[in-house]
Amino acid sequence: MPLTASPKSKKGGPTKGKTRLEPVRDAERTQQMILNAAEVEFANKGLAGARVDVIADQAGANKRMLYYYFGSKEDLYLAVLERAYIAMRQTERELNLTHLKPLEAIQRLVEFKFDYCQAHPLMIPLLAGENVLGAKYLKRSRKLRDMNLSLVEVIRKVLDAGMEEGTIRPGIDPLHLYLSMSAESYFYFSNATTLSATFGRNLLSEAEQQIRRKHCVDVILAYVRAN
Amino acid sequence: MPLTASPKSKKGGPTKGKTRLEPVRDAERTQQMILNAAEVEFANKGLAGARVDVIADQAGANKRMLYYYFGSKEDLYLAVLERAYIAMRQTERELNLTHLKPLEAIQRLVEFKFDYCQAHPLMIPLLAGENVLGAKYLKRSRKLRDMNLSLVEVIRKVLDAGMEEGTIRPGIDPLHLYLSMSAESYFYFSNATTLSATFGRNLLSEAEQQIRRKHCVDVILAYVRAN
Amino acid sequence: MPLTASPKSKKGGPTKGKTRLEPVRDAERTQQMILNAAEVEFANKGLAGARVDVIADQAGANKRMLYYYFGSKEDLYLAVLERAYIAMRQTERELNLTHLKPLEAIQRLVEFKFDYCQAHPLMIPLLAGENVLGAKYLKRSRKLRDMNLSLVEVIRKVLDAGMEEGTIRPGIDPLHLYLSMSAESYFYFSNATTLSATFGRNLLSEAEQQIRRKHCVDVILAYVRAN
Amino acid sequence: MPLTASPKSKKGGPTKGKTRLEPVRDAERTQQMILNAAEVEFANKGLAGARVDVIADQAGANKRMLYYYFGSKEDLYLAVLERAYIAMRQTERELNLTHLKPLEAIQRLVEFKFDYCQAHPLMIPLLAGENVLGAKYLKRSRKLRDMNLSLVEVIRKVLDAGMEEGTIRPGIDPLHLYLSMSAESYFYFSNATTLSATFGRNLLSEAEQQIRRKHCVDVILAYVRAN
DNA sequence: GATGAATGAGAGTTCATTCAT
DNA sequence: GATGAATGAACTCTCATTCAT
Repeated sequence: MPLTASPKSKKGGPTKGKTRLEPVRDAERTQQMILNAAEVEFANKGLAGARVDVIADQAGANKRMLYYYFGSKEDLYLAVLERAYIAMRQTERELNLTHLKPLEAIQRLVEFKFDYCQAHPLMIPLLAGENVLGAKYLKRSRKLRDMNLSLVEVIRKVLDAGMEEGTIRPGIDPLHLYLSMSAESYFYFSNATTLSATFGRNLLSEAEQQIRRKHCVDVILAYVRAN
Repeated sequence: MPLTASPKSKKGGPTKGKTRLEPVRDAERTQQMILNAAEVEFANKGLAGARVDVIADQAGANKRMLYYYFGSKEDLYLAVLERAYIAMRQTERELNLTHLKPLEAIQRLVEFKFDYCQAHPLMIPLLAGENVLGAKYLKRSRKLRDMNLSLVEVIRKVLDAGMEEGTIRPGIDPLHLYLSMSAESYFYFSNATTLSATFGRNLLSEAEQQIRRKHCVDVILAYVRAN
Repeated sequence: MPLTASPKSKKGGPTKGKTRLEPVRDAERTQQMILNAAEVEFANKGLAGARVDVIADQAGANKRMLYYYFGSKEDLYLAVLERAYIAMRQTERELNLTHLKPLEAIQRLVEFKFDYCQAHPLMIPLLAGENVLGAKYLKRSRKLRDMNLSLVEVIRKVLDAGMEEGTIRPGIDPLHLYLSMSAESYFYFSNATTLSATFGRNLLSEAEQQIRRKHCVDVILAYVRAN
Repeated sequence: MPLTASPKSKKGGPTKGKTRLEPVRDAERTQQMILNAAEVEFANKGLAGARVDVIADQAGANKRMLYYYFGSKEDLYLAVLERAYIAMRQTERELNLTHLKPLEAIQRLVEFKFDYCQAHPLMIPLLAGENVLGAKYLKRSRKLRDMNLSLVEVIRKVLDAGMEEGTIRPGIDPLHLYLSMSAESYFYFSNATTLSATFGRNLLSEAEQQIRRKHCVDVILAYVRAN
């Protein structure tokens, strides 16, 4: 049976005299709902394991809409990937590191990496899945190809400033430093389940997360600090 | 890793000069062939994306044999996972770190982690896939539950010895050190494809790998070293 | 039993003169078609021997639809079983025995049993198959568990009335009488093929059926009649 | 692994001085074991539902042996069917009815039918399955085609004798009487599971069986008795 | 914009049967 | 006579996708 109207659409808009608060058909909102549901599904099951039906259901949408807006499962997957990357880059761009003291900037960046992983738990399985597939879809993306990663340049400037003032030792490759900063947080979150199983101990408890966050900072600072 | 021929084919008799792949009728060898093929397929496609037919073909075996020996696709996946873990643990156990000087032991361990990732390129996507699934299969494994990870204990002893002789600073958590040592190598290999795409630069070239290996050692040593 | 067209197709509109079998897009009707085809297939081959493809083909439907509507082969089998049982119970309920004279009521019931077997030739192999499986699926059915068999109660009343008026002898167990009434017809139809083979004679000819029908009545009446 | 010795091989023959009591390889015995296992499996699952592996396992034999001795699953099924029929006919032939008084002979026969069903619980599902298949295999059997059913002739003689002495009423068709005698017992056993489920009551309890046995006799005697 | 019905290709799995020893 | 390994065909079931409304 066709459901006659969705009871809770988000945007109130112009309140028509109807009992229903808003119009049922909202293209933008439907697309967001689908993307959200798809992100969860792809993150948890991977591209191949994800089910189009599940996504549609979870989105409270019809399967047909999914194809209408995104073309195919793979295209939807790519859209999810792009959205996640764009959001991350955007957040990175908003980081204002250059006005901090060099060591503080480094610490800030490490903490940012950690906090972002923590705040966006779907990002990691999403990336992991894409890596298993050899970045096949990422490479295909126009949007992402043009989105340069400026963070390494920022790091280079920070390192230079630190060397200038003598707080940061010379000879550090900013790219590999960036990788290490990412690695310390990412690996912890990405492999938490197998590691927890291996050690028979929940590594994702609140307390453990605090410990890990500090540890990440310590490792990186020990590496960059002069002396 | 895929062995080209079973070292203990039952009929030793007259060694035929045949290349391979006539129907073998050697249970042990057939199972190994299937495991090898499955490892490649699962690593590259994930559990859901892997195709049973492909595995059978690549193994030079009949699809039926796969079920004959392993029961189901999922069971085969678990068998692959178990074999990989067991092999890794076994290699770790053969590391003889305690007779080295503490800092050398740490360095040795970091290098070992890196080299193992490098030498077993299927291990990483395999683990990544299992992590995406929340270690679902790993948890289910009897074999792996009982296989304790003693490496952390070894690290603890090394750290203690280093503190004793004054070369290693106090206050280091051996577990988190282990995670960092793993992270520095693992992340590099696990995310190489997306990172390469992002930076528009092949991070897995021979030269880059040498650089990264040294970097990993530097980061960890900087963290543990006294002063 | 297989209805050639659904009586309540949704689009009543302009009655097209089409014969049948263009893709119908009528959920109710498709389900009925599948049930009808499945009934034939299950009755003739048993649950294990039945082929899902055959059912779909015969239903003029896609194999996928079968799973879409019924979930699995076993669930479809159960649905067929339930429908057959419900139809039978419904027909029984419409029998109006209590207003007949007791002996006539008995006769009427025996004839009904016979006629029902005759009119629903798929019912018997269906039941036979389910009995071979130990009523496994019947027991599992919610719908059937709650459907009480009131016929035995009706028989009890009829017997009481007959005893009252002296036409029926006392001491008759209504349940076992019901079983005997069923047995006389059911066995004849259920075992007709092996018996025909054994006796080298077609027991299902028109003439034989008339003879048997009368015989069933005679046996039961002889048993219940007073004197 | 080859079983080293069967503890109870039928043909003990000349006891050889060996420690093993008898030879391991016993064609006759293996065949019987296979037939026994097959009977159980076919009776419980039907021809299509039966599994060749299960039969071989239960027989303590190798699957290959099954094909060696019986050719195919279908041939094995037929062999089982033939053995069961032959045994039944043989037992019937050993019934010595003609020296009994007519009514006693009838009673004896009804009881025999009941007791045979009770004593050979596999017979009924076996027959039921074959009936579902339209006696396909039975018809194909050479052995059974030539095995005439003489029981009806015996019944005719008994009826004649009874009419002669006035204890049995005239006009009874011996074939249909035979069918009724069979029906009363067979239906009870064949449909016990669905009936028990329907009535929510175990119809196969020891007590119920006794009641039913007497009931069967009563029904048939009421039908044949003069007056 | 939205929906339920429908589909074809192909996935995992099972099975009776045969081969090599 | 007996066995474990191997096979191909076929089966049930799934999935992304499209059609008709």
